[in-house]
Amino acid sequence: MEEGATCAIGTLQRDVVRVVDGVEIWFGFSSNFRPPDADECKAAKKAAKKFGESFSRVEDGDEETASTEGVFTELLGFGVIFEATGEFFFLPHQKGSLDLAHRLDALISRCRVVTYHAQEVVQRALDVGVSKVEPSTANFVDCRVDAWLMNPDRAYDGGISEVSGCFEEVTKNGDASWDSATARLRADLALALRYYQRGSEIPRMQGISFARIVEAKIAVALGAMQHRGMCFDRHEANTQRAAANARVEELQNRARDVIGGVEINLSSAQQVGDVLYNQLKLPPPSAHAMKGAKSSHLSTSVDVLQQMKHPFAQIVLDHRGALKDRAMCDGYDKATVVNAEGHARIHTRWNNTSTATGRLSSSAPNVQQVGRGSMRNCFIAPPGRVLVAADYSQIELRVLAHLTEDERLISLFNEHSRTVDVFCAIWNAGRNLPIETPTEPGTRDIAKRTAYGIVYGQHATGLAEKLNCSKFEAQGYIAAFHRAFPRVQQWISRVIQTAERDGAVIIPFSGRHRPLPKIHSNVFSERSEAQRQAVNTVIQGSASDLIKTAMLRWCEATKAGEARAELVELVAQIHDELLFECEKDYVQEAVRVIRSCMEGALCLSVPTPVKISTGKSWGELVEIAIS
DNA sequence: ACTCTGACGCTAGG
DNA sequence: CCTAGCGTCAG
Repeated sequence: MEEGATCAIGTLQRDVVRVVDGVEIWFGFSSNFRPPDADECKAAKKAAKKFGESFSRVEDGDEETASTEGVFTELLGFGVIFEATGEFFFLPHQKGSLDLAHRLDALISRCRVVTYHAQEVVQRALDVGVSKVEPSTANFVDCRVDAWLMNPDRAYDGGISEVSGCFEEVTKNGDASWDSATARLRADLALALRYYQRGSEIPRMQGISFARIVEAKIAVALGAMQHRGMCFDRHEANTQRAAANARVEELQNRARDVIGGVEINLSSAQQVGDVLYNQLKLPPPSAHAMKGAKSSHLSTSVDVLQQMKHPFAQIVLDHRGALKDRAMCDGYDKATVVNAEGHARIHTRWNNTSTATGRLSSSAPNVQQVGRGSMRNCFIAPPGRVLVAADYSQIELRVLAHLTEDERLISLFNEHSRTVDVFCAIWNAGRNLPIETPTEPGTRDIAKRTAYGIVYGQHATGLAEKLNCSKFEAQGYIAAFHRAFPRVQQWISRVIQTAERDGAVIIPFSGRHRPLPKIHSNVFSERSEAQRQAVNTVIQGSASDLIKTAMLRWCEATKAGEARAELVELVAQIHDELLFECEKDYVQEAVRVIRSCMEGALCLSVPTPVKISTGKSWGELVEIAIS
């Protein structure tokens, strides 16, 4: 192929349901570049159930042991269309053959690659043996990213769904033929190429062109993360699952005893509410237990149940926790893949087009919401390595300080944050006390919640709910914050004004924008929602720009040899935290590079320090001293 | 009797 | 405010 040529690349895969005994059931082809999500897994299982006897035989067996081993996708090959000739090629994937890897490597390193899911192309390419794909050298154009940049609120569409929509029909009928599958892939790629050639409306939109480049690079980095996955301790997960299961049963029994022998479904908010409010006649502990006008039932959420201080309420809470733990263990364990070295790994999907603010999200399974408790012990480093976590501290507040240019907030982070607790300092500042004044217990939490409430655009009512105090008190806290940091309020008004003027907000660092048409709504609630979104989007979006920049700096640093890619690898991003897998003896050196990439990511008027901790598992990380 | 769907409730993360 | 995911329940 010509140097600098343009081609569209996509994958073709087969969705398979595997049941025990190694029986596999073919379910359908897909050309949409990704493993199935939870819904698709469900659908696949249903299809499989209808399909074969072998499946139902297993289903009839003991539920505990004879569950399906999950749905997975098998890569069949890659489709390629060259822009110049319009020719379509299918490059089949044969295990053990390096031919495909060489071809892909050549395409990716020499061509401009048009696709509509860069992560998946990169992930599969690496899976198949391409040695590396680097954000700074790979030249990807991702239609999905482009569509998202234009309208981040709409779940990705971009026109491709016209095609994949038809495709769903085919798989549903369960009779997809090879010919129709390749034809579909070809159509997908041709469509992507047409979008590319038309150039969409993107180049004409101010400021977006920079974000396009950044996001395309991020997508490549995410592909590498997906390929790598995270090491998972299945044994630990099984132990925890068993423990959670025992807890569920025990709590069910206790619940029955407490409410006089009646069997109820503890995970039904309806039935729980009935017992609490009608049978036990407990009064709703506070005003907001009355819930929204929509629901006829009273709330049974954590804060309400906690305040009741009734044994049954506590049982319900514990039961919910145990159920959640059990479901989590199941979910993560099912998502596990055992690799060639015999390590169980989880290859999450890193979505770069599913939030309106610019954050990433993670799914199938979601590793960004693993509980802070024991579940994190299941995420481990492989032998000889440790996990290294690098956390920004109070990143959104620092971004707020930078954006608002509030002198006092800035000086708090510049001069005091190393010596005093930031939230205590905020509390003191609101009361005109010296920064170092010792604070009453509980006030730190109030200051923290107030500060984050402001970041979220929360009003007194919402804050009062969170703090479980009166609206009047909440108003006082908010007022104190604004008195101490007057530029914050001014900045908020400015953001809302420009949003009203433009019908959209712009995130200053990347230039990404978010249209907010409802800012002009005649309905008060819609208008104020849009105002809150305007404020929050700029802050949350800026924070996500910061960590994305850090991630790309990390990729650059490893490419430049500042850190050795074979000794330390980025495995996860949790909004303000990067998680690495690192060779034991290499931690000190790696940490230096990590720190410099993250702390120097963007030039703010306040420092953005990172906290580093390491450990054998994600659940037992210990902070390491600054060297 | 069974299956699917969409709305809602709750909780995990930030 | 931004998410993903599990669960119930009515139609």
